[in-house]
Amino acid sequence: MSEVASQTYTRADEAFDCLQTAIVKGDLVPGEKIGEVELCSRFNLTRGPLREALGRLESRGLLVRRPHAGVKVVSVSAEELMELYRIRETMEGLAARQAAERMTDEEIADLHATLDSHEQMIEQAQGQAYYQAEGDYDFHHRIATGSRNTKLAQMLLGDLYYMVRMYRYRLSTSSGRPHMALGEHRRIAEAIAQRDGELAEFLMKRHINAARQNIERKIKEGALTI
Amino acid sequence: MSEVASQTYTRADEAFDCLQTAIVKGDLVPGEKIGEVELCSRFNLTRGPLREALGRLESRGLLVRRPHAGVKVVSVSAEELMELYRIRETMEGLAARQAAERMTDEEIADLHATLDSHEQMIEQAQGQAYYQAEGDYDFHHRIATGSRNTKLAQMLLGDLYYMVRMYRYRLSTSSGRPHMALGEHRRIAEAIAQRDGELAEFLMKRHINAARQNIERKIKEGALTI
DNA sequence: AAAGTCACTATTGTTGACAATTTATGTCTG
DNA sequence: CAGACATAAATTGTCAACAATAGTGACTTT
Repeated sequence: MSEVASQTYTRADEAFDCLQTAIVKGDLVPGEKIGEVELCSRFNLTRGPLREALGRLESRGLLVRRPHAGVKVVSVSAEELMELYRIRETMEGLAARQAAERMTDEEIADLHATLDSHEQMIEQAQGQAYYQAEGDYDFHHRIATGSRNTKLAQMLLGDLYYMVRMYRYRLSTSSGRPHMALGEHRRIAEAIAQRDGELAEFLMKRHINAARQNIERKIKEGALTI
Repeated sequence: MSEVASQTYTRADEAFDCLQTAIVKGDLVPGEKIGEVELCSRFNLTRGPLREALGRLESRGLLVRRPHAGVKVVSVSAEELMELYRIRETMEGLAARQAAERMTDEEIADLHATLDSHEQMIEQAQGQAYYQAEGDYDFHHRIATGSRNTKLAQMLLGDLYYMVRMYRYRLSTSSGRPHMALGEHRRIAEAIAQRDGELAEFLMKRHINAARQNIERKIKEGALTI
C-alpha cells in the first residue's frame, strides 16, 4: 500500500487521490455533508494532510467548502453537465488541431494501437460500458498530452475529465454507442496521421457534440436522472 | 487588516490571496526557491494555513512543489505564454457566444458603461498601461461571467487570467494598442447587444489573436524578454 | 402557543512541537 | 586532485492538542 510509486508520495497526495477517486466513483455522494473526522477514519488519514487535499479539490471545483460549516461534494445539474461538454468541444478541438501538428510519429502509432485494442475490447466485452468509458478516456488523454500544450492538457486532464468521469460512473453508461464512437475516433486519428489539423479539430468537435446530444437525449427521455 | 470582509474569512483564504497577488505582481520571482518559514514571517501567517494555500496554488498551476524540496513560482516560457493565448482564444470565443445568448439587458448596459469609462481613462491617463490592463481584465471578466457557464467562468477567471496578468505585470505593457483594443471591445459588445453569438465569437477570437500576435512580435523584436 | 434569544455542543480552524527526507558539506579514498 | 560516500543541518511533512465558530436545542417571554 505504501510503496514508493514515483519519487516520494506524500500523505496529502494519498489523501487527494483517495478523495478524488471516491468522488469520481460516487462513493461520496454529491450534496451530502461530510465531516473531516469521518473522512480521516475512512481513509486512515490525519486531519493535516486531509485539509490540504480538501483545499486542492475545492480549487479544482470537485467540492465546495463553507467555513466552519463543512465540506460537500459538488452537485452538478443536467444543464451544467451540458455546459461541460460545450467546453470540452472547443478545448479538445484545439487539442486535436495542435496534436495533428505536433505529435511524433511514434505517438501516432501508439494512438492507432490504442484504438485497435479498444476494438478488441468492444468485441469481446460487448456492452461492458466500463471498458468503453476507460477506452474513451484513454484516447482523449493521449490527444490532450499530444497537443504539447501544457496548460491545455492540465486543464483537460486535471479539471474537466474528472468531472465528466464522475457523471459517467453515476450514469453508468458512457455513451451507449461504442462502435460509432470508435469509428469517430479512427477518423480523428487518421486526420492527425495526415497532419490535417483543421480536419482533426472539426472531427473532434463533432465527436464531442454527438456525445453531448446523446446524453441530452437520454436525459430528456428520463432514462437518466441527475 | 483583519476586517470581516464577507462572511468569514479564514487564514488560509488570506494566505491564498496574499500569495496570489504577490505572484501576479511579481513580488515572488519565478524560478526562485522560497521557504515556508520565510513566507510565514513575510505575510504574518503560520505554516498550517500557508500549506493549505500552497496546495491550492499548486493545483491552479501558479507554483510547483517538490516534496521536501520546497516551493517555487512557476516560470513560463514565451512559447507557453503563446499557448495560453491560444487557449484563451477558443475559450473566450465560446464565452462571448454564450454571453450574447444569455446576458441580461442590464448586464449589456453595464458592459457598455464599462467601455465608456475605459475610454475616458485612456484619454485622461494616456499611456498608463496599468489602467489599460485593468480595464481589459474588467471587460473580459464581465463576458466570462455573462456566459452563465459556471465552469467556463471558473476556468477563465480562476486559472487563465491570473497567469496572463502575471505576465502583464512583468512585461509592464498590456498591449500598447489601447485605442485599437477599445474599438475591438466595442464591436464585441455591439455583437452581444444584437444577440449575434456567432459574430461575437468571431470578433472575440480575432481580438485575442491580435493581442497574441502583438506580444509575439514584441518578443521577437527583443523588446520583451521572458 | 409561537417566536426569539441564549447557551451548549460538535465540528472546523489554528497552532506549535515532532518526525522524516533532501541537500549540502566535509572527509576519505582512488 | 577528483569523485564518491557518509554524516549533519536545515527544511518540509505530519501529528495531536487548543481555540473559535456555526448549528442546535431548550427556555423564556410576549
